[in-house]
Amino acid sequence: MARGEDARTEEADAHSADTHASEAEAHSAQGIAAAWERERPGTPVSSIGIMTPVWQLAKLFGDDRRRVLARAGVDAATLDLLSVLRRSGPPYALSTREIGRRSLVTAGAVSQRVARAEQEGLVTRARGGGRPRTVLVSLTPAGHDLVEATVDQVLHRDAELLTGLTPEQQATLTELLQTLLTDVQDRLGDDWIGHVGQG
Amino acid sequence: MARGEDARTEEADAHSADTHASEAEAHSAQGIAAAWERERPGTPVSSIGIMTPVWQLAKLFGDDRRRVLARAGVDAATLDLLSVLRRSGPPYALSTREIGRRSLVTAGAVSQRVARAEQEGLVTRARGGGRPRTVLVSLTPAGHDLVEATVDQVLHRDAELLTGLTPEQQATLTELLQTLLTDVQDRLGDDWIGHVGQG
DNA sequence: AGTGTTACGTTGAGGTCTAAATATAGGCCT
DNA sequence: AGGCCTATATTTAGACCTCAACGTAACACT
Repeated sequence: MARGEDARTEEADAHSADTHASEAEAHSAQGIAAAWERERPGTPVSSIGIMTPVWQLAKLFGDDRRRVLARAGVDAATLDLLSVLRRSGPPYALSTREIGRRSLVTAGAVSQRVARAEQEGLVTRARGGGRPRTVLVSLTPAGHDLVEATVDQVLHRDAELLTGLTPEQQATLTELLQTLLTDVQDRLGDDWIGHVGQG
Repeated sequence: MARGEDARTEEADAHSADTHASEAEAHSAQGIAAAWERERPGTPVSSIGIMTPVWQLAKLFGDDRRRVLARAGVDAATLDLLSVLRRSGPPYALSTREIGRRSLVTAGAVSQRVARAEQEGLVTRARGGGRPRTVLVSLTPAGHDLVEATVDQVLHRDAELLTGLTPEQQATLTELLQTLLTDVQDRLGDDWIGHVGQG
């Protein structure tokens, strides 16, 4: 069994050395693409250079924002709801459906967000908007105040996270991302929200 | 009450016209920045052109991938786990901690992912790796097969979603995203996973 | 050799989301 | 005028994640 233990150590060293590539590159886009190529020659890796950083940036930004907001006693979902209403301007009221469209979440998620925010006194719900069964969600003074107290902080933090790029790089990146986003929205239907009412 | 009904219709029209901006721009980065500027002059909106598209792209890509994988009977989290193991090369085994580092999720999430995958017979767990209390997670033949059967499909779909950009644009975008990601990782500590063992 | 420290992994509580099923308000057509 | 139809909102079930607390194994130091 003493020899077995030695073997165990060797195994550990082997995976510690990552078998092939360096650990530092194992989670970078380049490292992932190289690993697929090595393990499965011919794997279509062309998208990885874009998809992986986009995913990882969204994750890092989202986690960071959650921690920043935790200190302010809000969660990102609630602030998103309040911000949409605040941005819409007086009288700070939108239908559930419209909120869903602007927040990029399903109608069910909006219902839950509104229910939570309503319970905290940040918004109110009222029947009677336009179409069939519209519900108008309105910002309360408390909700309005909460946005005012946190939005600058959040956006300033976001700007800080982008200072690694020069203004020129930021401008180029903004343009490319906007082009890609518009195309992807078209490609995915754009009326993606349609599946909500359709089931 | 008939007049009340008319008033209701006016209200609906008002919010349908978005009070100020066109509906089409209400959820674009430009529309959001313009709305903040209009509602709260001086709001630091410089980051929105990048943060919003990154977030929205990640959301659209993630939702699309979930639907593609649902047809194959897997979820994205499980496939992520299996892919990390598959890419690591023979003997297709890594410690829980290493998996967490490469997947960008907490150790708790890895534990849960592994438990689910183990229950489906896609991976196995075994004590005895290198350090203190290491657990080696290994790919089973079934897990290996599942990766082989789905990864090309997923990556091909990803590539398809990026065809709206020219190869040159894709190359520029890849470079900028990589630069930004590296910087953000440094800025956020990089040892972000440290909080897992630290509590 | 014994004890404290540190590194890992797992568990549990709480929160959020999607997708599907459910309920209902107006409109349309005959 | 009455019954089908469609657009909305809500509810429910199932998944997943983070954070914090916990249990435990190896190592170092005395």
